[in-house]
Amino acid sequence: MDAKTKYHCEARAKIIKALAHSSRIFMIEELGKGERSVYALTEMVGADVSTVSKHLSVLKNAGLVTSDRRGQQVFYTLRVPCILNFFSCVETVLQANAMEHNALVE
Amino acid sequence: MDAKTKYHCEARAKIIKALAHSSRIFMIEELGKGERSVYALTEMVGADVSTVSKHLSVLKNAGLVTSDRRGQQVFYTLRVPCILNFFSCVETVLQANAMEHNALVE
DNA sequence: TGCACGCTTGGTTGAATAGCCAAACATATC
DNA sequence: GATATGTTTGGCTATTCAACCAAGCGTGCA
Repeated sequence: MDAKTKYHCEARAKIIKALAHSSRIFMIEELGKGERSVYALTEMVGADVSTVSKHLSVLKNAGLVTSDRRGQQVFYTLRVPCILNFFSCVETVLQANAMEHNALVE
Repeated sequence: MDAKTKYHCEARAKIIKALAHSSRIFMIEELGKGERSVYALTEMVGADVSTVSKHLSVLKNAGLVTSDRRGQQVFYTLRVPCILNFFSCVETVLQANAMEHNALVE
């Protein structure tokens, strides 16, 4: 693995790390439906506002969402919809795992 | 977020976490070209064999690769090729980030 | 049987991450 | 200006994760 490849893999890892949390996955999917305020997401996720805010900043730093302040509220938007396609691939993995598990049990 | 949704997001997070490391990303891509032995991957990654072996077990536990022992060697194979499509989406994000960065610098 | 090779597992250490609370900040309204 | 609402940031603790070394296991061969 040469230096260029390594750098490239690290750049990709940063983005994937930003996705690697259940709350953030939920938020990404929710934002896929349209923009949401921090307050709205906090209600849905059911964690402390500060926690949700930090999750959002992780997503923002990775370039996955953008934010837009309007009045007192800050609205977040999904910037890269193709992420949603990826989730369907993850779904494939989950189903394959479930099938294998059943096969082993039988 | 109800219990079912939460469980589902956690299941997806487990899989995405397994992808969230530069060495594992590299290995996934390499395995996309065909099966590889642990030794071959170790050479390419340039880390300790034990480290690479542990990375591979993470991928295997997530259901992303399968292993097959033939003689002294263990060959790993990518089980879910759609993962590779996802990397192209990540590429999109990286390019978008780079463009934005350039725009800010200019 | 003993040894070499390829791989995995256990153990330890240091770094990164997630969660909450408290405090600060931004905006709107009175 | 004072206060309320919405959001972010700092600080702390507990947990998770990655890397290496050392030891163990599985297979093939002398």
